[in-house]
Formats: sequence, C-alpha cells, structure tokens
Amino acid sequence: MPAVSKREQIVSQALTLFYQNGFNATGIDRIIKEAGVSKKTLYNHFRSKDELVLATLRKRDELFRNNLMRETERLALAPQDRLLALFDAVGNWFNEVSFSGCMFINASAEFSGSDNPNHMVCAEHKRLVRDYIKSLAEQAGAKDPEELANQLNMIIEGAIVNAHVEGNKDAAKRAKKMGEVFINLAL
Amino acid sequence: MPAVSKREQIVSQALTLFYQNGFNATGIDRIIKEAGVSKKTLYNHFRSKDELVLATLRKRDELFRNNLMRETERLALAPQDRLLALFDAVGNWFNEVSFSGCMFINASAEFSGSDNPNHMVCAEHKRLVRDYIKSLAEQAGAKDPEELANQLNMIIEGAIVNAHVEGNKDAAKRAKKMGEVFINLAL
DNA sequence: TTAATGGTATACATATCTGTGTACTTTAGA
DNA sequence: TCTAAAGTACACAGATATGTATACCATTAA
Repeated sequence: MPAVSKREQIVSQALTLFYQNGFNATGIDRIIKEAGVSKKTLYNHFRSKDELVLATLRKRDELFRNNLMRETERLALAPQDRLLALFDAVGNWFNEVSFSGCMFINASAEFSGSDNPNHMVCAEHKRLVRDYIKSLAEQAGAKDPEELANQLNMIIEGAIVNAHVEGNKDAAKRAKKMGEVFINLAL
Repeated sequence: MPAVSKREQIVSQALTLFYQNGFNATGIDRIIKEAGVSKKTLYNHFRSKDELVLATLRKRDELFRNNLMRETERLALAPQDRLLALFDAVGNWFNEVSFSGCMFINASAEFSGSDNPNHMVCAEHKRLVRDYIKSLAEQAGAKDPEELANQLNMIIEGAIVNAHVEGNKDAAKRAKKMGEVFINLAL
C-alpha cells in the first residue's frame, strides 16, 4: 500500500474541484485527470459520482471541524475567550485565497431536496458544528448553552454568506462584535 | 402582443426551475418544454443560457425585494415595528412550500468566481436588500442606520441558511429575538 | 512460476448538453 | 388582403456527461 491510497487521492482532488467549481459543473473526467487515476479505479472505489460526492462531503466535514476546533483552541485558552476566538478562526478562513464559501451551503444549493442524501450530510455537518459551539458555551458557563450556541451559529452563518456572496472579508469582525453581545448576555 | 410575452413566459419558467433544481442541473430543453416555447424563440430572446440566467436573477431580485417591502410594510406601520416585521416577512417566506433557500446564495454557490456576472448580480441584490433595511433603520431613528442594517441583515442571512440547510422553519423566530437586541441598542 | 490483485489506457455506449439550421405556420399591422 | 415578423417543429452538430468493457501491465504472495 502506498502512503496515500488511490481512494484518498481521488477524494482529495474531488474536494478541491467540487469546492472551487461546484458539483454539477465538475465532471468525472476532470477529477480522474487531476487525481492521476484511471476511470476504472474511480469506479472501483465509488459506485457512482453521487457516492463520490457523499464521500467528499464527509471528508470535508471531518477536515473542516477538526481545523475549526484546532484553530479555536489554539487562539484562546480560557473557555469564555474561546467563544470569541471562534470568530477569529472563521475570519482566518474567509481570508484564505481558496475561500469559496461554506461547502455545505453550496452543496445544499445544488442538492436542494431535504431528502437528498447529500443535502442530509450538510444538515448533519451544521448540527455538529453547533454541537461544538454548544460545548464551548457549556465550558464557558453559559446559562443556556444551547440557546447561545444557536445564536452564535446563526451569526456565523450570516457572516459566511456575507463573506462569500459579497466578498466582504471583514464579515467576521462584525460577527464577532455581534457575538460578544450575546455572550455577555448569556454568562 | 399577448398579455404575457414569450420572453416573460420563458423567464418565469426558468425562475421556477432554476430555483427548485439549480442552474447547472436545469437544461434548456426542460425550460422550453415547460414554458411551451420553441428553442428558436428562446435563443431569439437570449443569446445564451448564461444570458437567461442573468435575466432570471434580475427578475428574481425585482420580485423578491418588491415582495419583501410589500409584506414588511403590510405587517407593521410604525417604522420601529417595521424593523421587526422584516423578520416576520422572511418567516412567512421560509414557510412557503416552494421555499428552497435564497436564490442568490444558491447562485453564488454555482457561479463561485467573484468576477462572474451572475455572481455579481447576487452581490448587488444583497446590497439592495441591505439598503432597504437601512432605510427602515433611518425611518426608525437609529443612531447608526448603516450599522444596524448590517447587523440585522447578517442575522437574516444566517436564518436563511438555517432554514434551508437544516429545514428549521422557526429560524425566523430566533432571528427576530436576536434582531430585537440590536434594535433596542440602536434606538 | 503462477495466479490474483489492482492499476493504466482507451475505446465505447448512451444520454444529455448548448446552440444552429431549415422549412413551415401563425399572427398582427399597414 | 398582403407582407413581415415571430413563432413552431424538428433535425442536427459538436461537446460533454456518466458509466462500462476490453486489453494490457506491474506487483506481490502462494
């Protein structure tokens, strides 16, 4: 077995291409070409493009949340500060050159039916992010951690949209100020 | 000239299909079939699918903002109340059976480059909505109408995402409570 | 050595995509 | 009523989509 399996190569390239160019706009041929694998290999690992999309979204969820947690916890140590550091972490994300919005919001746009498996993975991702924010709120001693998590999450979602659609790289700064209001109310 | 021009028929059907199924996933053949026009007619009115997408987004902007303004002003008369009524208006939208998120957020997902004309119309739409909220904030006598508009807008964007990705039909209620905090701070 | 595994390359089947071309028909206004 | 514009129907071109089939190659383990 090589260090990086063919499967990982495929998912990794699909991740980049789907994120930058969209799901329907990215063909299988492009993915195998840039991943450097044959079409047969791709269809050995995934029964269909849809299955690859699903695997890609799951991988993105894993990578994104790990990174969000790592960054947030690197930027601040005290639990109260970490709720605020969350906004700095997403701010750094907005300023990455490859930033192209939230892949799950994007996927939800293309797979719009709420019963679509791809759409459902997106909803699951959002729930997991909110769960993480809730855990931070608990550690910070919020009166109602779930409520605070819902509020902060909603602000962050708004900031993501603002950053992507309008290209406002400072969306996280405003979001942070707004988040501070609710954090102060909740502690 | 008929009451409804062929052009309007085409845009109207494209609006529905693009909104429900996405832009790349909706083919020209489907549009002309459901609009009941020939392909030649479509290409007489629009030089390309991209041009139709652009016209469709412009139409949607017009319809959406007109409706938002009408609803908001119908639901409340006093300027201060109208800032809050905004959230009721979007709440009603979330609960429409055909609700499929914000068409401009969806379009931004598929046309991700910020220099893409379709993407630019989305950014323009968002600016115009914010302008409207700002005008409400001015009428309500907010200290900093632009700041308040930015805040309320960000909350609404978050609610739209929450409503669409996770199917949370009550997103507008939470958003309204959050908006109230900033309205009270700003008046 | 041999057989299985997993890979490549490539042609192919089938469908659908956008966009054009042709020939006929409808419609509306002078 | 005649003419011009606008429409329909439909074939078609060329590109691209997903997915399959065939033939061959490299590695590895029995």
